[in-house]
Amino acid sequence: MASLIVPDIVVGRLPLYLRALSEMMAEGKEITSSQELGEHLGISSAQIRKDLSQFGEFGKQGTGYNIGFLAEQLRRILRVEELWEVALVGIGDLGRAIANYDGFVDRGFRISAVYDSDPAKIGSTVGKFKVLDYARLMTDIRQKEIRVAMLAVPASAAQSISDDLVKAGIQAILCYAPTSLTVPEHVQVQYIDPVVHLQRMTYYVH
Amino acid sequence: MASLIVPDIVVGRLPLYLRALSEMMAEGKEITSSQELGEHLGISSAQIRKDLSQFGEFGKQGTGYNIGFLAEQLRRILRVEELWEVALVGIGDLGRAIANYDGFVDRGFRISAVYDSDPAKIGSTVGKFKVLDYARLMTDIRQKEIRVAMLAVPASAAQSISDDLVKAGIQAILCYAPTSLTVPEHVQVQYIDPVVHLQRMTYYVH
DNA sequence: ATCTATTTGCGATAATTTGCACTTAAGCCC
DNA sequence: GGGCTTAAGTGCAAATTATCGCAAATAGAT
Repeated sequence: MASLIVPDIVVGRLPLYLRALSEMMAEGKEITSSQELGEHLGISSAQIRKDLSQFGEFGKQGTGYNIGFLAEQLRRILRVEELWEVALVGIGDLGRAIANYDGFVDRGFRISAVYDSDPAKIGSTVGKFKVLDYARLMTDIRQKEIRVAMLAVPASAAQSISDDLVKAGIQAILCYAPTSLTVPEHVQVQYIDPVVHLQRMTYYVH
Repeated sequence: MASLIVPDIVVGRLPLYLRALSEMMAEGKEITSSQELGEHLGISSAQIRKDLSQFGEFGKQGTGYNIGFLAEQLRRILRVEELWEVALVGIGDLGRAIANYDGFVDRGFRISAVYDSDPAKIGSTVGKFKVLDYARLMTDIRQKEIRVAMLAVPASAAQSISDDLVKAGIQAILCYAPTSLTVPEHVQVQYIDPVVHLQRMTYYVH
């Protein structure tokens, strides 16, 4: 089991496994198989078994996987057993939608504060948050030791804010701005750009 | 050039190239190199050259790539020279943010109509759209020959709506619901689930 | 006109990732 | 208990993907 380094592509699939397992659990199922999980996700059963074998042995031959147990193991591996406090920067329409989204907590994340630099927005209320002045962001991150941030700002502002976040010690950034960020190697970045996905699909649509 | 089949992973990078080129163009640059583009995106120059070589020869040795020309070629390859009409289903906070986002048109997509099944929302106005009854969705898609849809609905509703979309002839679905859809092989699906990205990052954050 | 700097495109090679197929273990039925 | 069925875990082969390194082309300098 547990080789020294796990390929990133494998790590990237674990959240999908966890999500599918949570759905199954919500349906009251207790046991599943790599086959069933694979069909649900459009992934081969062999790949799922191989992926999981990187971390240990979680199944029972002839039976399959206990859904609750495997989900628990994946949460441990992905380190989402405890809540991560997340800073949200940018309160436009998108930031507002993110702030109001109630699907984070169940899956390991809690928005701890929201920031904007627009004086018209600072102090206003968004969902259960009071919008804080961007000027406070860096000290807040340092003091509360926040390690994860979501960036819902215009592309033109993203790099400079990212630089601030990095300076303040952030370790992971989920960037909704349609641009690529330059960050030090030790900082994780992931992107969400709907147009990238759309363009990838239209290549295939006749 | 142009081998019969281009790996999906290559197609998936083209939108990133196009996005970076558009940024450069906005900065007034005219020429770039695979090296420069790669540094901007965190991708090796060799990979960019290899990817592009799948489709033709777009650069000039010793000089690099004309940004405008290459962007034009990528738009052609990705088939986003002309606008795609997109149906948006689900007008919660997220749907509202999507409906108000003004970044689609420049990159090849226009939201043509928004749908919801909640009587309290039908008829109301969201940005420049009037929310239409979900009951109209299938006939609208057929009549207007809409081929792309965005799904911003709860996970519990996503599969059933996806089935309707497929029945109506949709060919590409961008799913914001945190669930996996089952669709026929000829239908493209892409997913946006922020938590998947977050969980992928926390694996690495110490 | 020649020399030097670049930088592309691409065949060859290396690394990674996936899938196959087999062994082993577990549950179930009789 | 024995036989049958199911399904995990895994070594190995195959397929895919990324990188290397170089010939050829181009621009610019001298």
